Amino acid sequence: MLDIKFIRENLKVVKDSAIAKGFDISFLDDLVACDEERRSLIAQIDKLNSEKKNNTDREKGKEIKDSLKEKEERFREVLDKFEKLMLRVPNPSALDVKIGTEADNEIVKTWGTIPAFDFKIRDHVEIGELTDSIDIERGTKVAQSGFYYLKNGGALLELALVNYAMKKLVSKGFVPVITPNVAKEKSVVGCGYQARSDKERQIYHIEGEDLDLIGTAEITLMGMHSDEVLNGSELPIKYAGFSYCYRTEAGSYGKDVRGILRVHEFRKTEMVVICKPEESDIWHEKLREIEEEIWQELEIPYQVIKMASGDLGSAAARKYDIEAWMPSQNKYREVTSTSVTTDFQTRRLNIRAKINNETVYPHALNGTVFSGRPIIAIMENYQREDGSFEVPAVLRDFVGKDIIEIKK
RNA sequence: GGAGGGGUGCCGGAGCGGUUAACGGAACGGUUUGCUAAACCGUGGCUCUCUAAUCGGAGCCCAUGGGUUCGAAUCCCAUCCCCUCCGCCA
Repeated sequence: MLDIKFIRENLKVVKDSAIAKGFDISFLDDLVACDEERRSLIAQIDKLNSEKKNNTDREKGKEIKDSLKEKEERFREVLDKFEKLMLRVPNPSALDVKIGTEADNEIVKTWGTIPAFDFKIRDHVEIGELTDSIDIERGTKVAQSGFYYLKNGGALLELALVNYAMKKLVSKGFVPVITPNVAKEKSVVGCGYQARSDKERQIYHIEGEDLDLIGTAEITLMGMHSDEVLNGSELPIKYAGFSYCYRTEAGSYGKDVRGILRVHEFRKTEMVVICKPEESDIWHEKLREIEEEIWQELEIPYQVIKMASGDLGSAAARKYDIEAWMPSQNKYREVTSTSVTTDFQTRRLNIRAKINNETVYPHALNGTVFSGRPIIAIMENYQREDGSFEVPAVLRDFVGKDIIEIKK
């Protein structure tokens, strides 16, 4: 959410930046008109309240009450519309972000050497079957397409990744958090995710409850501090959250149907940072560096993508994705993402901070540490001729094995 | 599931029908000061308005939404949440 004063005074900027993100801006003029009526009604209601306060006459009092009721009813309607429109205004992209579409995304860094195999390589589905690490078929039988079992090496590997990631982040001063896997709509919308009323919603809703299954721990981690006033000395707040994540993947039917790249349920370790406004750009680079450090330690080739404006979504002002090398696809695929949302989410969630006696909206950032996808990259990049795969050196102590052998 | 108690500012906590958020603490700013500490002074949040900005002016906010009243934090109703005890389950 943006400051309405900023929108009012910089309408052209807001419009241009919304266009750059690929948003329809026809509602913005509506918003401005709505804001005008809202303010006019506030002035009228304030005046009536002032009269009410200073009045002791019975008849006059009743009269004031009637017109107050009328104005307040109208005000409620206008406010409701105003708030809905406000939630639709996207966060402008940062100044250093390229204006353009997905095609303008920029590779800002490439790291590692693409492995050369002297045998016919397998994809993670085959390796998962041969090592009895991933059972997609039974996941589908018991749950639905898009759910899967991790077994044996697969299960150990995932737990190892979580432990490794948590250990690293704790050493960097992050607070480890295991969050609920559901959240009320308030936190979901507060983070800029679609409301449940939207048809193409990306998240599952629990019927009969004000609860959604979260698509990322960002929702529960950010929601933790909604409606709070933080003390400036508490900042930056750094969380390493672990949660299950649920995504409907509506609108992506037919994409990545093979394997576990795109699934309805996975586990993710997510960083969230809430910091002073002037420090958010530095933190964004730090989060990217942490993500890179992990892929370097795993010794898996990757590239860093800086997203162009059109690929940012509503909340992000800047976003970097890390794409890891996936041998079976012969290309890099997204495995992490880090965004700075400036004060967009903190406004929506009403997270404030008192800094030098001034109440401000702090800035918020998020970044993936691990999700289910790294398992794919590890299996494929570390595969051996017989279908087994090596465990990356940094994970061996956590897994307790050097090699995940095939099941005979 | 049953019975009771309670939701007031950053925190604790008073007020229980008459315009005003008592009081205490924390934090921050200021004064004083070799330094630190102490002491003293100042500062609730939100919105609208004025302003280049500050200052100023006005209104709102006592869990949420209604109601009663000339007037509601205070009385009534509904809803949500928290706590204690009992029961049930583990």
